[in-house]
Amino acid sequence: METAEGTPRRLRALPSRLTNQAALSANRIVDRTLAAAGVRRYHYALLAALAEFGPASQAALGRRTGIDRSDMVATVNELADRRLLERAPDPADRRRNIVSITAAGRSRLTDLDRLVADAQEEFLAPLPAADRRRLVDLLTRLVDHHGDRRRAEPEA
Amino acid sequence: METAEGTPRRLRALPSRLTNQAALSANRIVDRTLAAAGVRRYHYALLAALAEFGPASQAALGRRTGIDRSDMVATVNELADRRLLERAPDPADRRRNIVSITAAGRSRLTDLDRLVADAQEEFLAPLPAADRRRLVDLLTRLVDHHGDRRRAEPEA
DNA sequence: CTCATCTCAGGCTGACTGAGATCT
DNA sequence: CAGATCTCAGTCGGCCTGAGATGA
Repeated sequence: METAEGTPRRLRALPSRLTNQAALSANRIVDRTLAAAGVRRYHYALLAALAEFGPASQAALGRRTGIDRSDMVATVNELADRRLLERAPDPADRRRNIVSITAAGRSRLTDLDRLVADAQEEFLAPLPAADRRRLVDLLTRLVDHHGDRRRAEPEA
Repeated sequence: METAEGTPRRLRALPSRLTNQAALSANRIVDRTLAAAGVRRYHYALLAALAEFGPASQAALGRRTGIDRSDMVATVNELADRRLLERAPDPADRRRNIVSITAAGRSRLTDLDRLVADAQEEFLAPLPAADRRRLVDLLTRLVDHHGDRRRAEPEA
């Protein structure tokens, strides 16, 4: 039987692959943790944006959370069904829905904060505090550089 | 118009989210780069494993690359169609296919190595060499700790 | 019998695109 | 008119499961 197989040298230290593998682990942990509360990452992100910035249009929420306009519709629907947020037409701009968090939503968000913190702890378990800071710093620089933007550079 | 929107505080420095965002950027860059050569990440990983370890069964290749047994079938099919690898029954164990890279596959892999290196450079652009090493080190520790395994811990 | 291997036939989520209706 | 907003419909790749056939 072939049990102890190694990863190819070309792949082993490839930064893009390492980042992706780490993200897979992180997402697995966070998803499992949030699933225990019956929510997904998008739900947490959306509630967080609403709690911190107040009522907003779906387009604005998409910009703040990185959730696509198309997925935003479904995410808002799901949370509205559970009464964790409310959607109402904007009287000042009738194209828009104004989305607001409810009291139940705020309360749920507080619970989720704890779960998310636990998940971070599990994800970062092997790293002491100083290394965690370094990691956050390095990743922040990468993410800032590439921008949340999904569009490519129009340079030609 | 609402152009300059910030990310919620709760999300901004969340390690799991930063890792995921960085992975998104990395994958976008690598995918776009490889797409120019008509291949996907799985193709590169599979060719790399074949070139470095020699002919192997599909199950062994899956263990080395992390490609699922189910996706492996399709990936091998695609590369076999392009004559970048060959699949032959193992005379010693008739359950197995022995997959081998072809000369064309090796040649293509060399081209892809260059593209992948360019993509890493683009991904890591904002980081000087010392920081790149640190990042690889930190991510490696995380990935090693959580294991490539997809199964959860049976501890209870 | 158990176990490994290969294959097919799916599911599911996240990221994303196109297009249309509505409105500024 | 251009441009923003919301919605629906659908694509795609990656990750994953179940189950069957074959064979060690």
